[in-house]
Amino acid sequence: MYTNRRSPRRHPSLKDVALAARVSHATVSRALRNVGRVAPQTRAAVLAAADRLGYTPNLIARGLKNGATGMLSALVPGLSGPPVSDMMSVVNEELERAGIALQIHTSSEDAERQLEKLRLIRGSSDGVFFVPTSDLLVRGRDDLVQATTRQVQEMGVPVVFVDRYLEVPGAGVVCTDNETAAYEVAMYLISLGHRSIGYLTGPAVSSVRERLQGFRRAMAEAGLAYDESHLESLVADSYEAGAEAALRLLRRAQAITALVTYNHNATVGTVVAARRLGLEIPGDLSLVAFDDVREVSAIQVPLTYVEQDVVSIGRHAAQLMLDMLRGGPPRQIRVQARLVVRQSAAAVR
Amino acid sequence: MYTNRRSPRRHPSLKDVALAARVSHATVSRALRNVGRVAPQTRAAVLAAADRLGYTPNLIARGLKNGATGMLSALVPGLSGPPVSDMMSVVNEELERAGIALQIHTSSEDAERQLEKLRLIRGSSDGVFFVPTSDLLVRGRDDLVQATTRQVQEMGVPVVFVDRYLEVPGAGVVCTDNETAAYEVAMYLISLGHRSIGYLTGPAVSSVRERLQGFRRAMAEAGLAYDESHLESLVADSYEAGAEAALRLLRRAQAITALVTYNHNATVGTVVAARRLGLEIPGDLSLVAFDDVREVSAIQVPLTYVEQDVVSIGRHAAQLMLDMLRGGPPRQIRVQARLVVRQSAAAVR
DNA sequence: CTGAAAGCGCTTACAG
DNA sequence: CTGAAAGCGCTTACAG
Repeated sequence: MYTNRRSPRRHPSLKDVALAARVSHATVSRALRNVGRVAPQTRAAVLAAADRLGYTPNLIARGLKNGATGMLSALVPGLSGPPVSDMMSVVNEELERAGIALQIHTSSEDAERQLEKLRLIRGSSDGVFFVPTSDLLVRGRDDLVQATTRQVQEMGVPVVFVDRYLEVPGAGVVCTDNETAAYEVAMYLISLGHRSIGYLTGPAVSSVRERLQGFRRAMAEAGLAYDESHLESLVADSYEAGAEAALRLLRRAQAITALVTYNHNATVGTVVAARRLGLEIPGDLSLVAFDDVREVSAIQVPLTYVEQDVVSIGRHAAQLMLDMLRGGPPRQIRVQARLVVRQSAAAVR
Repeated sequence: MYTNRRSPRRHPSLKDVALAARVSHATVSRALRNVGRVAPQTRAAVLAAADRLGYTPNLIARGLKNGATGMLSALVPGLSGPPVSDMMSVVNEELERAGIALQIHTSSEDAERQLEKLRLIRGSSDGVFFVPTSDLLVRGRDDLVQATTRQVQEMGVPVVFVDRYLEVPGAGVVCTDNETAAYEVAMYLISLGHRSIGYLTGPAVSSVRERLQGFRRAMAEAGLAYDESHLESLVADSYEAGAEAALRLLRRAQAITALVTYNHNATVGTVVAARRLGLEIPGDLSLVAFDDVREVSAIQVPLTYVEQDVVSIGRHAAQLMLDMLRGGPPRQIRVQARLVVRQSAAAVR
């Protein structure tokens, strides 16, 4: 790491202000935070001195003393990519109001790195928001999942899973009710007369698994023959992989009249594939997506999609964390999504 | 803020390890960090004890002592939105290798909040990466710009501007050579025979201003009559605003055969507008964009675009910060962009 | 090689 | 109302 030497022009400390205001640094501390009994004029003098010196408290030191760092961490797969980054954006805003800074760590979708980060975070955070990596890289590594789970349990500070979760007793969870949302998507397509419905899915993180479950439940309830030939998985999270998966599925199961896509790249990929196969959306193929893809909606066809309530999720996550920091119980919160009906799905013809 | 009470099961400290290993905590400190002279067996005993107790250092305390927090901050307009979030992603990765965590603060494109954040960061960071807000909200608020500039000067820790900058002596800067990039874009279109070229621009942040300058320089050098009627600005950063701006421009200056778009939403908006006007790209209208829009390229037409070297920018930014932390001089680094020629721009017909 | 001590910048009982 | 003192968890000269 870089040198420890302090910057040449040292930032003023409590002591400096105390010296300038001719009082003890304890008094400065009280005056500045407006706690305890401080004479009005003393307070005024302190404030003036602090202002003149451009004093700002050293949060690090305050944190050390308080046994709280005043800082929360988020461990996420990556910095970009909706809807997760939108959720974290809301979390960040909510925290701001409480005067708490959010420190962001990324696992880069690498489960080993994720585990290290978890350990690292431990010593310098009052709590962590956790969006675990998809298991693309964890397949066959149950040990890693186990170790991660154990680490979360032993964090010693509150952990709130956002968007997706691991099964860890004591951890909070805030995410979309994916099972219900997918159930409703399937029911909607069935109500439009579709009988052969394809589904594009991805890595087995909780959200993705639950979506598939909801979809299957709907198919079963509707008494529709549903077999694995209607299912295809993306091998990577790119639109090219989405297009390939869609192509495989549409070529194999030609009876399919509607398709459900589990995420952004599956959706874009499907639009690309449809184009390549000369299929019109929704004329030849109905499409219902999870999450809108604004660019597609703007220039191709307004997507019928599941809108996750990212604002509500972010707020609940922040609030739950604050609760847990005060000793509140970990809760598992499900936020309902909304099916936005536009033009990419139509009645079967 | 939340309560200061320590979590029930306290995290083990150096003292706990010392007690368990039957040595002083100073020795534990040395053994763990592998500095100073420590007897091999003492070291082994300490490591064993630390491991058994699940000790991890309290970075806060270490930071206090070192006079460095081991933490860097980034102040950005928002969490999402390429290419800035990609640049910061790279910065983050680079820092990780140096064992430094990045704390992210957002200004939400609000210049007042940005100023507050700057003050807040001051006490708890060894340095800050700064992506200033666009001035959409600062128009007519020179005082705010001044105050922000002054604040940056008085930070007392290194500041590195990324992607765009304010004029502040002593601050580092890493960004694309926007002037040159835009110049090349214009020259490319001119070489294709275009004479009437439109330009969609945005708020007056440095990057956007420089792009327009480069564009104008090329037009002037080519001896092309260039007047403000070929220019249009987005009133907001949304694709709807982009579409409106493009519509205004294309309706007003019908001689235009090519358009340059300064960012993502201007590009998407242009594609939407062209569609609405029944213009084919590139048949009726050539388009060169700043930054690719993958969705557009995938489903509409592969964009000819300026590719910013986000990896290089991120790396340089991280490296410059590390240099400055060691006392190195602030540098202004320009990274060359690359014109990726694909299909959205063609010879004029 | 190891320990006792001082100190980083703060907060908070405890006296007075 | 205010100050002196202790202590948060660490690191680092300084002795020994």
